[in-house]
Amino acid sequence: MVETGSLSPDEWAFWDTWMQAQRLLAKEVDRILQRDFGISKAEFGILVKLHAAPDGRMRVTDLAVTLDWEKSRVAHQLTRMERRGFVERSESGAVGRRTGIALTAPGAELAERAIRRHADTIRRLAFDRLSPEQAAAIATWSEDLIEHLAP
Amino acid sequence: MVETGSLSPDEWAFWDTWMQAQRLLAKEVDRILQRDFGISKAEFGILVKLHAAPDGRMRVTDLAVTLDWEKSRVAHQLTRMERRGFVERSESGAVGRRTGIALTAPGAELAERAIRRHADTIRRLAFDRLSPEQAAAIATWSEDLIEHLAP
DNA sequence: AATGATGAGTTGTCTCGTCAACTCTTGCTC
DNA sequence: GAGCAAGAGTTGACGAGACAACTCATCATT
Repeated sequence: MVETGSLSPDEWAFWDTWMQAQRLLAKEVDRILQRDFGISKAEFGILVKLHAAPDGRMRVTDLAVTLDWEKSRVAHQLTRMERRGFVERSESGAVGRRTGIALTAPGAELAERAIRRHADTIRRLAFDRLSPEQAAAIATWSEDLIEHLAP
Repeated sequence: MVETGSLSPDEWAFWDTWMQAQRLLAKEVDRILQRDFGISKAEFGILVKLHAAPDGRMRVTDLAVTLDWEKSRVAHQLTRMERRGFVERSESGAVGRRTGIALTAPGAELAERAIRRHADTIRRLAFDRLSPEQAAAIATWSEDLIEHLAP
């Protein structure tokens, strides 16, 4: 790899600003979820995926893939959410095979409210401050980067 | 707060893409630091700040503020980095007051190499793929967001 | 039908980050 | 100058995530 070893002050400033914005944004999103619903971003991620599943039911591995998480992280998270009564692990298929994760009624209700609020938050923080041209520019860059870095 | 409760599919797609790009970018940056220098992003953060300090010396509280970390997180991190021989806590001022954190010689050397490589990584992943319009869009949005969210 | 390979899910362990409690210093006020 | 409030730094306990080892089911092969 070539070692240029330097960025201009402007470039550093741009990078720092960008990173700080991301950090603040993530923090704010977390804060809202925590304040309004008492859940973490990780819990929210599970709720969203299960809510979006066609039959409201997913396997641990599928969750891990779509969330880009470790399988064990999903298992641990589900254990905690099961304790809180948001999800249910059911025996689908053979005995002892607890494949098939589903939202409980309170979990589904929570998911809907949290997703609605999340949409508001995104609109307020992102879209309200973004012109269509800016959004297009960012989208292009995002797609380009994903293409080069995606596993 | 108004409850509009919905984003268009396009808006959701934009948001998901953007978030994924950010996630992949952060992951790649971490991976390079870990692979080439065996350090985490957190360790890198400390190295950068100490390296940039005018007299190469900072207090715990200052580090916590500039990094936007908990004070205790800084203390824990410094304990780990002290064990690894990257930083030194010295008694400056009164006895028992270990204010004044500084890089050791190996720590400073590591900081310089890691920062150079980091600059390369950023150039490769971000600037090389970013048109002026895209950069401008991101910069504008970032600044706007920081202004509204900064503590 | 027994064997072995693959894959799903779980569990234990270790590291990291947060929160709250604590110690010690500094500096103010009476 | 004694007392006390504010601030600096540390520590311990707990929750979360990464990684590796494990159990059990499924399925192909013989």
